[in-house]
Amino acid sequence: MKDTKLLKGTLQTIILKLLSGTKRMYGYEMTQQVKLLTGGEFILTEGALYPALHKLEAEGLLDTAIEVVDGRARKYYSLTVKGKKAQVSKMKDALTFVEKLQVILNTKPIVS
Amino acid sequence: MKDTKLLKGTLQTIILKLLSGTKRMYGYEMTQQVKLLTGGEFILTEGALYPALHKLEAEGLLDTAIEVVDGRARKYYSLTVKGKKAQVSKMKDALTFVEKLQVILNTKPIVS
DNA sequence: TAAATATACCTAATTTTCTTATATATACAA
DNA sequence: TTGTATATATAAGAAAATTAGGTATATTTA
Repeated sequence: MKDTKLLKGTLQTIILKLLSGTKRMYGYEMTQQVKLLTGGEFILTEGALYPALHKLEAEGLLDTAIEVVDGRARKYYSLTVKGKKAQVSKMKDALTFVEKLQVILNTKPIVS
Repeated sequence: MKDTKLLKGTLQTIILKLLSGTKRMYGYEMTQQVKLLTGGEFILTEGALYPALHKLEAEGLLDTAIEVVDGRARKYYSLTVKGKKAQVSKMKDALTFVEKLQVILNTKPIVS
C-alpha cells in the first residue's frame, strides 16, 4: 500500500471512532493519529478529511469549538448524542464488513 | 449492514480473488457466490459489477468467452497472466488495509 | 395459462467519495 | 530567509458506487 490513500468509504467511521475515544479532537490531530496508528500506511489527506468533517457536522453528528493555541486556530470536534449513536451503528457495520471481506478473500484467521 | 451494498473500493479485489480460485466464472455467478459467502450481507449489484468487469477486461486483466447454456448467454471471465499478477498485488493491499483498519477501529484480535 | 421469479446480460444518470492542487496563515528551526 | 511543521479550507476533476431502468429466456407457481 503506502501510496494508496484509499480509505474506501470508511473515513466517516474512522473519524467517529477516533472521537469516541476522547473528549475532542481537531482535524490535523486526526491526520497525525491515523499516520501513527498505521505506521504511515494510511494517509488521511486534508482534501478528504475536512469535507468529511463538515458533512458530519452538518448532519448533526459533530459539534465544534474553535480555540487559539500557540497563536494558531484549532477547530475541535466532539461527538453529539446523535454522533455517539451513529458511531455505535457504524462500528457494527464496519465489523461486519471486515469479517465478510475476510471470508471472501479467504483470509479470515481460524481462531476461537 | 444488510442494506449497505457498499463494497468500498474492494470490488476489483473481490472479482480477482474469486477468479483466482477457479478456471472461470460469469457475472451472475459472482453475485450468487458473494451472497452465499457472506450470508446475504454483501449484495453485489449489477450496476457495480458489470462496469467493473468491463474495466478489468479493458485493462487486460481478464479474458472473456461467451457460451450459451440452457438457452441463455453467459459471459465467462478468466484471469490473464497480468490479471494473476494484479490479483496477488491487490490481495497484499487488501490485507494491509484490513489490518490497519482493525488497528484504527481497535478491533484487531490479539492472536499470535 | 398467466404471472411471477430466477437466470443472465447491459447501460445511463446521478450521487458520493476521494485525489490533486491550490490557497491562506502562524510558529519554529536551519 | 527559507523550509518544515502546524492548522484550516475549497475547487476541479476522477473514480466508484447507487439507483433505476432496459432486454431476454427459463422455470416455477398460482
